[in-house]
Amino acid sequence: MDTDTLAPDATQRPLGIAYLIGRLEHVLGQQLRDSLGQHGLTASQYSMLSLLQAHGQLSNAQLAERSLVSPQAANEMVKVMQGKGWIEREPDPGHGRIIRLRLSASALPLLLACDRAVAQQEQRMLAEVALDERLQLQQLLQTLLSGLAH
Amino acid sequence: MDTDTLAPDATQRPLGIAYLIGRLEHVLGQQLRDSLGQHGLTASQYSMLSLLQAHGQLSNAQLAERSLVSPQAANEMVKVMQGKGWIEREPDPGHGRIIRLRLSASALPLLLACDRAVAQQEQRMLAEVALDERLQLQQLLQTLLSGLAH
DNA sequence: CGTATATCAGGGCAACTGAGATTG
DNA sequence: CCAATCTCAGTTACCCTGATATAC
Repeated sequence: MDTDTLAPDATQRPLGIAYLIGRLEHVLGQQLRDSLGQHGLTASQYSMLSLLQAHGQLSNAQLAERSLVSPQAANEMVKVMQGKGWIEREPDPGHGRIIRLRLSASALPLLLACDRAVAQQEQRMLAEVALDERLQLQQLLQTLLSGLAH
Repeated sequence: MDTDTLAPDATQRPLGIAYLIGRLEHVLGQQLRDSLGQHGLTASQYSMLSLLQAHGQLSNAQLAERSLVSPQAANEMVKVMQGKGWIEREPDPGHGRIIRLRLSASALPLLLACDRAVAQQEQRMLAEVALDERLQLQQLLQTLLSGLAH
């Protein structure tokens, strides 16, 4: 009632969907950090390794763009993960400045184990959601994402 | 096809909903930081001020719990916002240790302006989503959130 | 004494911008 | 000269744990 009298125009106040997304990411991220932490990697590291697995080989600039972070931030993380032996770097044969990044052999089983852990978390989160609703949810989230790109 | 042959058991690999939530929060958060930054506050500050507005009066411990952060982190942010004149503190008359926090008069118009900015962002994100789907989405997100609490 | 609250001190992770070197 | 890439350096935002003092 208070909010109605103060803001008769509903578009003046957030609906709460942005808030829900933030809160959801916060709680999910916390639990994900716990799960992934048991395997020794952070959420950002898992995300980057997944990208490298999906694309096979990427330059640091490409990796940064797909990760939505600056090249410097990506470079920093890559350095750490190279030190852990998860990422291998070799100069691009066709370009003297580009360095190709790829998963190391030892990173693959680790990544698969993390996939299982994340999948479990996801299933737990979706336990009360029917299969057709999951598809609908996925579609809605993608719609929101593309809506933000405009 | 590749993922199917590599992982016949679908529960071994994430569906991508957790990923979508993370990516969505990332992009949304970035744009929100831009919008809110023009008014001089960070996303966390906006979140805290909104909580204070909604509840009228909170102790630092209560604020921390509702914000899902440690009391120390909350305290730190409150100090900054008090310095900016957005938050007022007065000792609880019924308890010598508790300090009551509330919005200052100057914070209210600022908060309302930010509400408008966030609402606009939200509307833009939801532009392609029908009204009944928005309600469904809201319900689904809340279901996910409660699923994570188990 | 035990619990809750506030707060000081120290630190970590992940991102940023700016600046510079090298390649094409 | 210009654009892209990689990388060094410094900074910021945000959060944590541990320790301490005080109030009930």
